[in-house]
Amino acid sequence: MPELPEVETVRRGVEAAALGQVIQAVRVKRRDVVQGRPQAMAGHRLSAALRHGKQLALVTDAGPLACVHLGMSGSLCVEPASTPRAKHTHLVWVLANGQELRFRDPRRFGGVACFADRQALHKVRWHALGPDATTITPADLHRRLNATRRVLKAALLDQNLVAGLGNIYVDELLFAARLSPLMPGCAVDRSQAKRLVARMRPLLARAVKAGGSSLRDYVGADGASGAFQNNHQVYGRGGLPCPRCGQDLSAMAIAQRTSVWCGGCQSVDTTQELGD
DNA sequence: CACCACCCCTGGACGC
DNA sequence: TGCGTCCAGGGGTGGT
Repeated sequence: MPELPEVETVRRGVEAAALGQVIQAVRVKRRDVVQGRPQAMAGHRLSAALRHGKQLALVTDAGPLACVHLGMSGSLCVEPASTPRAKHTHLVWVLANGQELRFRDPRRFGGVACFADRQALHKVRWHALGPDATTITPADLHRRLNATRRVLKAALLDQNLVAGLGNIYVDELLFAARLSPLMPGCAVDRSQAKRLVARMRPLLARAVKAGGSSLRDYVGADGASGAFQNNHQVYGRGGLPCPRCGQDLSAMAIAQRTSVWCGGCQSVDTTQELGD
């Protein structure tokens, strides 16, 4: 389940393995996961791999680019052209060095959208996204949360409010910041917003450093698994003891997502006295 | 306008 | 071992 750290891991992998390569050809295996004309990238050099939130843009020096959504089960791999293509490989960029950049997505929740240039990408696709979770400021997060009455969990999952967080990292973040997923966004005060940002940055940085969280089928561009799932404090641990206070962790669906938190140390009462 | 439920899809886990 | 069932969830859409 690629969230920001997983997408960043993939971005770095693509950058290391394919940046500077000329795209000889583009092969579309499944038309319905692709918007626009990826063939426009053929003949051009891959000049940048950009990320905003969970979205990845593969940009050529001539302008044409592909914006990749990994969705739930999507992956990008750079492999020798001689390696048999894995099942559910929907789009292939054939590189001049004998390698192929391959987009695979069994569940097809992801997809690839192609644009003529970065301006079109921003205008059509990235303009509505909130600030990236790695760079959002406490003041901006506070302002954005205060504009919604939705519960905090739902607000933080909204990519238009802040881009990059998914179910795993929202639960981990709320645990680290000792905030209840059920409190209204508009009830988050300035110091709590500051604490969210202060916890979010190192959380995401540590996850990127570990290569992301590998659950089920997520892998980086080099095919390697991440290791951050071993550092999850609450995600997937409903009913088990809280690593901080030992109380059984609560689990219930919030905003259609399984949510796990500690009712003991993630409440308004316990956060009052933290003061950071 | 804000928000929420539903739906898309496949593979892995689990029970029998 | 094999088969059926359930569950995971990002993000778009349509309904309230």
